[in-house]
Amino acid sequence: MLSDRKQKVLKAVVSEYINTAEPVGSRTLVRRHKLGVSTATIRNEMADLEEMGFLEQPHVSAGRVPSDRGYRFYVDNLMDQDQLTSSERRLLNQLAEIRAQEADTVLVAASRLLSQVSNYVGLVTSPSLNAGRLASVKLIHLEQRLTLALLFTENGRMESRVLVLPPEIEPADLEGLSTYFTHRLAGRRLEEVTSELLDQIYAELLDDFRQSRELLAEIARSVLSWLRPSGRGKVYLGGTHNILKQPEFQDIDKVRHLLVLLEEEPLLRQLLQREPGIMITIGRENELEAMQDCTVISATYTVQGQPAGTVAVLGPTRMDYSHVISVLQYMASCLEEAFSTQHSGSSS
Amino acid sequence: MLSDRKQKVLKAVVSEYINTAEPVGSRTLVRRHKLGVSTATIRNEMADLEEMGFLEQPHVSAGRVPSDRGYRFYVDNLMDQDQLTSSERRLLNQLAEIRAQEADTVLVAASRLLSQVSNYVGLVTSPSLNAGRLASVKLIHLEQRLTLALLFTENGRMESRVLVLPPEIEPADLEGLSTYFTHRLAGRRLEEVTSELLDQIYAELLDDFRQSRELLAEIARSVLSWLRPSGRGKVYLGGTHNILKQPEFQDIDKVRHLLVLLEEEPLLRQLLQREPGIMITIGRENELEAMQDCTVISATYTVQGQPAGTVAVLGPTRMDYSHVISVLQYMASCLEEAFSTQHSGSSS
DNA sequence: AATTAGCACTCCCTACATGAGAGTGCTAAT
DNA sequence: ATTAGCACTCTCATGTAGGGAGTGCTAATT
Repeated sequence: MLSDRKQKVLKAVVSEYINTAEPVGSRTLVRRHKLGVSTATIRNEMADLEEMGFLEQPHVSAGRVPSDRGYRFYVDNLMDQDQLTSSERRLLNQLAEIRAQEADTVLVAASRLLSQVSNYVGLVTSPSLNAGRLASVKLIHLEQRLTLALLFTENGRMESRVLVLPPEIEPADLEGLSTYFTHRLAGRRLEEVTSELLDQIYAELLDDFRQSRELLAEIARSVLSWLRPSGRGKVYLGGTHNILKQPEFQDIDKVRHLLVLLEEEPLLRQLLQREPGIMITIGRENELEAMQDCTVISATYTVQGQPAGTVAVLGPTRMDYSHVISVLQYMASCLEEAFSTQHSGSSS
Repeated sequence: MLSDRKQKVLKAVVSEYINTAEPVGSRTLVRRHKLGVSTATIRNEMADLEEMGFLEQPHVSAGRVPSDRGYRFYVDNLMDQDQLTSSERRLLNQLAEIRAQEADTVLVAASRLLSQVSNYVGLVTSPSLNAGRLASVKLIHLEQRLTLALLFTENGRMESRVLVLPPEIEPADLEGLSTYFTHRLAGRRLEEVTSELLDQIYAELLDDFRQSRELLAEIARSVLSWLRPSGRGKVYLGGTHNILKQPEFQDIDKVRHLLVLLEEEPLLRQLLQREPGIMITIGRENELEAMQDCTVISATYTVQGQPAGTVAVLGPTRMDYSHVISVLQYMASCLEEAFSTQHSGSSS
């Protein structure tokens, strides 16, 4: 579809533009990349590439800039692999040295390191409960109507919450309820716990425990409202300031729109809700208005074989794609290590 | 110290500058504020005020701008009280409608509302464990060496953590340890729990429980490392984007320095660690380099009579002082209400 | 038929000059 | 003590000119 030479030219334009952030013209192209032809030929090729939609021209007497489509072709077909420098490796390895008890601390550090080494915005989602399989549920009576509910996953994460239960529930029943919930839920992933399943469980409970239907419905509501939102992992955002070093973010208004967006955690979560592997979203491939000249590259990481969370970088479409991909892959492995050597996650 | 008229002039300059963000000259001053004298007189007064350090001149043929000292005199002596408009009240009241289970959600919303209504950056610290008095400690055996430790305060907050205890500790002893810790710590504020006190407790434990010294030291370390950092409340930051609307934040470099700072949670915490009441830090009164043309106004809020946390606003020194103060006071009362009607705080 | 040299042309960016506008300080008059 | 008047300063917006980079097209070359 694209002649060999056109591909070469496109690749040259993209990497040149990624480095310089300046529209690249035929002269600089032949000078810096050894394409044994003259500038006139390059001009013709570039005109063709523009007509095909791979390049764009800011104005008539400027050089060319890759379009979203150009970047897309580049990442799909032309990009080389990037090697991290040893100093970058060293920087990212700082993550291992944190040895923090709190998963929080590790994730904050991860997002910052991502940003620092890329000079874009770093994003990390916590190992979500959704991903891990449930190990057990524990209900512990505290005082009066307050009950502490604990949720453990197989990969050692824990979630806790104080529930307010109706006064009729007897502390003595909690043990039974705990083992019952555990029995019915263990081995499932949290996202599989639908309201239907919970309904079903309550129906069964009705037989085993001689409680009124209303009472059980009450418990249902408590537990359900608890499980749902807590399943969502938090999104950690780091190094927002670094992106201001990029020439495409010298415009205050643009920065403001971006910051508005970055404060919307649900949006970010949606941005990172991804299937396993590397995923690249370039410019207008993204639905969000304010991000149409940004690229997001995300990678998933696993903990003990289970998909756990996402690491990602957000920057201008003129992003150092291959470098960022390497960084993300390395960071993913760092996180896997950090979370598997950790005694047991979570808290607070 | 300052003649009546000078005070009038200073006040007029400050409020004019707060509104317009433009250096204010003698002409506009006599026009918009009825100071029954001529521009020449005002010019003389302003020259005096400049010499005394209350005003500054960006360049020789511009109007005057208040200096840090000028603002300080203004807030200490000249400022009027501000009334919130009903629409602002309505906006801030949205906080009550959230009715969230999670304290997190409320605090995020609070920081955003603060920002939205002020167009500066909103800051909120969570009710810190440090502030409340301890009610009880509970240790619950989970499995193998894992023990769940719970900390309750009198105002209903809870903090949880999984501790890894040495294998020699017997699950049966946990109950005893729990009541012992509770007995010794209840009624104290977390910040009073010094290492000396803990040492003392361990010494006593040595008698009651027939355990080796090393074992207890191990527990000591676990509990201590847990209590310390978790006592610090989180800092919630909201509406960073709003400050970009201010004319003093049109410079990307300045914004970057500010963002760097806002990502340093320890710094923010230090910024907000305050005694009760309203506190105003103007420009160079602040030690941090990057904040020397910013002002922070903070107010504390209480929960059930106990000092709990801080609400604050960070903006340019040209801040609408009286308005922000009203907003903070109102927000503080909103938070107090939100946390006292809440069944019981915390989780996750 | 593909490539290249040459050239006229376009557009941006910077530097520079100019003039209006706002504000000041000073002096002399009130 | 206050004020009117005035010369002076500095900023900012506007307009203009010239250099630079890059293009597209045409004609010559391989």
